[in-house]
Amino acid sequence: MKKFTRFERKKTRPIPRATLNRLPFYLRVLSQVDRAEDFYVSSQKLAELVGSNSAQVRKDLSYLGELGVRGMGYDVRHLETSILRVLGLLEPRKAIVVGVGRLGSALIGYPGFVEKGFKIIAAFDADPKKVGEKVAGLKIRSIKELKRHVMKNGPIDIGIVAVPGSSAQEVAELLIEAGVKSILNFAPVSLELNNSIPVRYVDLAVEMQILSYYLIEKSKKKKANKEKNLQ
Amino acid sequence: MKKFTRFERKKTRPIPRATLNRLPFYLRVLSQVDRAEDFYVSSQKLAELVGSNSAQVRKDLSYLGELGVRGMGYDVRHLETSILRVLGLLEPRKAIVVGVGRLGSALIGYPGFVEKGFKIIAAFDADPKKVGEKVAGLKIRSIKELKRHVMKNGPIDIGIVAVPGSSAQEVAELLIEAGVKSILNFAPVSLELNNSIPVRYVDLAVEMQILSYYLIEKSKKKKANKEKNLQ
DNA sequence: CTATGTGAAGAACTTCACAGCT
DNA sequence: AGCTGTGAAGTTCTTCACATAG
Repeated sequence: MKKFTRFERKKTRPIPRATLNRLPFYLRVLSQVDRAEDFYVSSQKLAELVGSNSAQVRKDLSYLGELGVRGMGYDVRHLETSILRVLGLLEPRKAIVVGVGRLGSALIGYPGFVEKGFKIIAAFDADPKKVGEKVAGLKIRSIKELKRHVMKNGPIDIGIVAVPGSSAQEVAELLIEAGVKSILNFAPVSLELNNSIPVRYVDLAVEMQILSYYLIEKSKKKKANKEKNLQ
Repeated sequence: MKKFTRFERKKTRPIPRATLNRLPFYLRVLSQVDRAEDFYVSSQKLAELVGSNSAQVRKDLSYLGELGVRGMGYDVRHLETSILRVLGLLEPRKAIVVGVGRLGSALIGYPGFVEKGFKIIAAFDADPKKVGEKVAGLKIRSIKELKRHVMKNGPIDIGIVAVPGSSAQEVAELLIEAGVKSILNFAPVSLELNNSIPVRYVDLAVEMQILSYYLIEKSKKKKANKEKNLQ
């Protein structure tokens, strides 16, 4: 058993983008493994769970430092903490949601956010009918209050845009003006924002479109096989 | 000079994964451009809209065939149709949603799906209290009916899993058993399914976790700059 | 003997830069 | 002249394979 931490990083290699994109998935399977009685998990086992291969896992984790123990594997809790640390999630991150339609409501009540260390501390909507109501225990505020509320209630790490595409751009600009530190955009439009703060997109339809491609490929292959067999 | 056999034709080049992942974004900006009076759009303009560069755009689009016109650019409508064709979205795709919680409801009512050629034709839930109710005009059915309903109502292209993590695995197995052709999993767990059909994941928290990393990086840089200035 | 960490090889992807078409 | 299409160069990512540590 590992008693204490040595040098966690020999040299501060930057984390490659590809690795960064996979860290959340390691985190996910770790929480599935964590509950078991095992203290250690091998790169092989992790690879199976995320659908990858052990070399990839070891290479990825090596960017976080020398976390593994040869002959044994990775200490589950320690690995989890290390990933949370590089992702900046040891302390909960504060977020707000703008747009309390169906999607916004789902995001406000989404249990996965809390589990993963995010706290949605306020919700805003432009519709006066919604203002004052509660969603999942959170009061909906007027978007006119947004700037004042954000400035008063301390720095907001993530502003979640869940409004229709037509108003996403102005909402994003408002968030930046209010000093929100990054934006997660669920509206299906590209924002033009001069890279002043990090912005990422989630488009619920994108993965469906990609699935559709694989369905096409599959049916093509089937057809090709049929023709081959007929020859 | 390249010697190539007739079987190495340009048209038959497989589409690289990286390109495939970007096609939905081109589609997105095209629908933003489409409404304008322009018939042609340059790779340069597309690059600006998706946040890329013109060489990348041209390379990507070249996998779909020689769509551009030198000196002019790409015919917007034609390009749109070509991308839809390779993605298999010229005909609408049929999907069902399993799990009509907040997230499931949001997905059923999500306007982006219809816009992009997806049709959600049925919704299922295990909760008897929900069965029979309507969400966004769609009747909620019992999950016990799922298999029969799917088999009767023709092939389903995509089964959307929007249940809690604890029941995602069994729902996914049920979908496969019913003959659904691919799965989109919103539950934050890895599914173990032997790759019998295409499966993709959307985890609403993943992008937030990645944003969190960039916030850390940013604050590190700021700190480093400060120290540098103090020296 | 088991499983990590990592150079090195290999594959995939991006960018360059220019020929070629309109 | 303007803008695409694409080999070639450059970069990043993945996989291999083995020395190394427990």
